[in-house]
Amino acid sequence: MQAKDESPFSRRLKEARLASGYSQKSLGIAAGIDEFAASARMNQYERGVHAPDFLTVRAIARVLNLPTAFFYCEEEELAEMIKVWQQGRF
Amino acid sequence: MQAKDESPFSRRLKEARLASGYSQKSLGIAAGIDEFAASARMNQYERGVHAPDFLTVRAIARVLNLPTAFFYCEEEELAEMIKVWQQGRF
DNA sequence: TCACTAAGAAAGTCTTAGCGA
DNA sequence: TCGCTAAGACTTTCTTAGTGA
Repeated sequence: MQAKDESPFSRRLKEARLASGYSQKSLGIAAGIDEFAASARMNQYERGVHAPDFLTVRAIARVLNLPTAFFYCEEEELAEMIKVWQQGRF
Repeated sequence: MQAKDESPFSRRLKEARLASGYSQKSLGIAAGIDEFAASARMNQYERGVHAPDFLTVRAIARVLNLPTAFFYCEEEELAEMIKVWQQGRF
């Protein structure tokens, strides 16, 4: 199956993962995905081959300390604003 | 099938739809869904029975003049900020 | 170890055809 | 017309088992 990439999710995931230093597999495991499936699933997400359900997005978002909304943000300016908003919380 | 409602999507959709004055069916049609399927699908989305793919979310978001990120926002404060940000655009 | 992929198994959504208010 | 639903058809994701760098 080839990438559809209709959504900002894959691009936002890659951006946030690279900033965090996680590998695809280790991020998946940290988000609670089975260790034998983590590499394939995270790669499929990051390449836009498949889209995860919301519970998975939430788990990834929590590991990366970002709001779930960030991953569905089409506008760069808004994405930046969401990141800044998150950094001002605790 | 019963509601899972793991995501903020259904709640955000209902909030935005009611504010707009659309019925479930008419919003679906305005977003490009087939007229015979629009009522069932929009109701399933709004009740959290099923989750739409991103292209459908984007189409709904455009009809309601909201960023796609709004529909995946868990935090009330951030949701409000996103609405305000959208209103300040054109 | 890393990113990545094919393909069958599994789980999801969509359409149709209705319901009662 | 409105919100809503069951269930089979259909389409998607997930798991497994690998590849090459």
